[in-house]
Amino acid sequence: MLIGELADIAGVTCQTVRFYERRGLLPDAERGANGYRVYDEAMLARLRFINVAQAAGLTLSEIRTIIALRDDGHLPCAHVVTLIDTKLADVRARIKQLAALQTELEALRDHSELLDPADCEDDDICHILSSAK
Amino acid sequence: MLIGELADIAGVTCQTVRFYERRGLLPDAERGANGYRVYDEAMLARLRFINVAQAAGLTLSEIRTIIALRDDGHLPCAHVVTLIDTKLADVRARIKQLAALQTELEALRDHSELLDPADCEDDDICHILSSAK
DNA sequence: CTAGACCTTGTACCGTGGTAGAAGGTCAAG
DNA sequence: CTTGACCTTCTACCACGGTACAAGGTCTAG
Repeated sequence: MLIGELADIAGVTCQTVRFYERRGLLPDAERGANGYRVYDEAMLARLRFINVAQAAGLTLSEIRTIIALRDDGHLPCAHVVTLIDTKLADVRARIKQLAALQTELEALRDHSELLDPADCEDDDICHILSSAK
Repeated sequence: MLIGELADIAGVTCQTVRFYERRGLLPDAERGANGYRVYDEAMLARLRFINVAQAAGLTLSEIRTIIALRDDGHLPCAHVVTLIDTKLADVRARIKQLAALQTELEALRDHSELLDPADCEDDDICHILSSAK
């Protein structure tokens, strides 16, 4: 299987496949006599794994650490659980931040209805936001 | 007031002030006879405005559009309300995405406790994540 | 033989919000 | 006169996940 076919099946572009190779997410590909990269099913499985792991919010470098363990002959399970727990904590913290921001934005918008644009002064740039100190 | 003093009071670095100037958030500064940037209170107010607007989740380019209106002699209020509403919609959408991700990560973690690392096969890289198709 | 569809490498670019460093000018105190 | 703290410009770099060329090689069908 050449790179174009692999990329098509996996739903990414050729450049992305080469990019993953450079980033160490895929091993240096086998080459045909003409220098073309040649892939097998295992690489397709790996690309799919990358997709799934990305969907779980893992970054490419985190995914790389999982794959590296596997390639070193270790079971990545414990490490994956750690990554998931860390990511979960990140997501929860981020949600909290965003919830606070949401509250503040709602307050700003509600407050803005009480303000008269005529009172908006030059130095403040805009009194709607300036009121949010 | 020179750039260092301005930056100190506003709680940013000199580089950041110059960066804002390049980005059009601050007007090209007045210069003293020696070529040094010289600032007045209005620029301090503007820097504070940028901080507040950033805290409200606005990007620097969004903030620039507000300031540009002001500098063109318009009242930015209506535009600011639009920006706030748009940002609010963004934040809500992002929270929804993250909540879904949180649910999925929790499911993965809970499911992982039922899996035996011994069953983790090579092609899957890791069965914990592979189970999340 | 040539056109078109593949493949190769290398390099540079996108947005986001800065940060770091080099090489030099200015100014006040000792 | 020199030291140190300022200031100037310019350039390049960080993570993030790619994307977009350019210039060239290869392969297959007509």
